[in-house]
Amino acid sequence: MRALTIAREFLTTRSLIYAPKQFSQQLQQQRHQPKATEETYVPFSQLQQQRKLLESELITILDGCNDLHQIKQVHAQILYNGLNQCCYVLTKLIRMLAKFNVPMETYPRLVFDQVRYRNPFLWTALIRGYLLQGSLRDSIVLYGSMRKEGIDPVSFTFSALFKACSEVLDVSLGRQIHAQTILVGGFTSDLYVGNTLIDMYVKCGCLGCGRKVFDEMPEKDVISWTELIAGYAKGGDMESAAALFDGLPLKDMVAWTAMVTGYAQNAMPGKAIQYFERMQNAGIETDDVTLVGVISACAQLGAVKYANWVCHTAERSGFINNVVVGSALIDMYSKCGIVEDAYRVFERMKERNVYSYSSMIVGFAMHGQGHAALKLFHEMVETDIRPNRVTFVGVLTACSHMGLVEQGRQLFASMEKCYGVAPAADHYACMVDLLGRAGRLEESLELAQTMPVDPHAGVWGALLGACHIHGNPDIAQIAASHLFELEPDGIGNYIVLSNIYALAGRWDDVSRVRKLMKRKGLKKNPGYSWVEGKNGVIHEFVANDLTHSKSSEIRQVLEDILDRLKAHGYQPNLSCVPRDVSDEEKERILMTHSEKLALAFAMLTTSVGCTIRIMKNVRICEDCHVFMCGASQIIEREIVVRDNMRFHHFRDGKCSCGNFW
DNA sequence: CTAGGGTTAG
Repeated sequence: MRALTIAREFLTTRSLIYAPKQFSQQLQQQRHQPKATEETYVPFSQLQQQRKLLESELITILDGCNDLHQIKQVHAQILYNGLNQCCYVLTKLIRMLAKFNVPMETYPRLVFDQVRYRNPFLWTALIRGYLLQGSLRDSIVLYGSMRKEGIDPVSFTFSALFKACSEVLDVSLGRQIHAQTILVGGFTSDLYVGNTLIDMYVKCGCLGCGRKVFDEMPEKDVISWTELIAGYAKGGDMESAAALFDGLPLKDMVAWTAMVTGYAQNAMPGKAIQYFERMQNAGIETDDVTLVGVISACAQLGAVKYANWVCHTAERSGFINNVVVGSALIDMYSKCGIVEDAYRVFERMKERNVYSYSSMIVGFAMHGQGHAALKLFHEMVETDIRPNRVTFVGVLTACSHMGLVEQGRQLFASMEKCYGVAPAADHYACMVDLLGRAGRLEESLELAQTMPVDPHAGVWGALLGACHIHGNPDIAQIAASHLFELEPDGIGNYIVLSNIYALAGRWDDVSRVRKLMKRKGLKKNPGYSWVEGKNGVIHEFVANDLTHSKSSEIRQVLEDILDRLKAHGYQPNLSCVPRDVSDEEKERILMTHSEKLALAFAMLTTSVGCTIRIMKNVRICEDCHVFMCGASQIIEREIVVRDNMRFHHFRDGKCSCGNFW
């Protein structure tokens, strides 16, 4: 008891003596209340705490400012609260002013000059601001005056400068400061400085330099490792990333995630999922960022089983409410062929952004639901979310698939005028595609030849594809000649051109293209079809592949469907075989196309009534398209086929693509 | 103060 009383007395005395001026008024009031009880009395430690709270509150508000006006208001509050000498808050103020591109020489400089005792952080904020605004000389002069005033640079000075360099991607400037660091003495051995330095080199694409800093650092932490791992992953070098990861003594969640997303970004979805499972087995937690990596991997795999698994994981963890996770899920379900589930995710999202809308619009377009895509676009522009270039690629392809030429034209014209999105080559490709598919090949060609942006392979490819649909070998030749220049090794272009010639019966030209391919050493990549069998096992089929264990049953099923289809008036489309062989042989070849084998296999192995999903790596041929339409009616099942990147939903004898593909 | 994230075309 006695000890407690003494302690209380001590505290009371101290607080009266050491109270700062700003609070004298408050303390005066306390002095004139000699009978202050414990409830009305505010000790100094608490005042200090209040001040700290106020400071951090102001910093949070500053952080959330969206424009200069808001910042100015907070500045007024800072002055009102007597914090015009508080380096901590003013540092944040200057950083925000720099972020909103207020010229350093004006407002921020004024704030800085009014502070009497400036700490290195305040200096750094100003120097960094000048750097970000491209005034290298001013920032160096300032650095000099800072040293003259006897302020030693802290490690933060350098890490802030490196961060500024990585933000403006100026690696030569970064190198100069790196040299400075070494001159001043040993700051690169500081963990923070070293890490920011690595990050700068990595972000600027100088992986070698980053590695050198890493190797020379006397002390590294998991952040140093992860920066480099992510750098290798971004550069597409997963082998180096994996080698580094293996040597990492303490692997945390972020490091694991870097590997998962690295594999996902480099088109190795299987590896990504494998790492995710290893990560879970190691007892590492996962968060929203990890999930996004796995979801993107599942989208690439296109396997429904994995898609549902990862969606449940997201639901269980609660991260399903994260916008990025939601948008990734939309994309995944679209790419797995279940656009309904994609829309379900979209509907349930609490927050949406341009990615969510674009992914959903692209998803609808991919599945031939062009009207749904356009409707969603119109809903989107009613919100304050602005469409971007990807959104327009989505709506334009939607128009193209529905044959909505006029609507597409209007949207294209509105891009820049109403939404400030300048049409890029991609958008011209969409327009060339739109006109070409609609049969307006001359207009399409003219657009490709006169467009103000340099046409890329996508533009000529769209035209070539349109020539294939409408059988125009002359315009095809023009498109192909551009493509052969832009993509000399693009095997698909040679094949499409030769198919167009075959369709027109120009067999001499066909063999000319074939010889060209041979001379270039290009080989046709075979068309595959995949079906997810029981327990999520993926079965692969190639045309004319009779090695499958159920081959004879598959043939039996196909013959059965063929007979019933023929009874309904189906005729095999022999022009789909671009070879100069007999009609019987053509008919036989048609029946061994991989998607037909896959269909028969799926009928043998899946239960009646459930949707059959087939994934392909090349475009579905016209005969298979008609065949699938008929088959969906005869077997009374929905058949979903993904060719290259588009989905066909065959139901009751009709396809969702409306024969526009 | 430092590390890992999503949408696009033939």
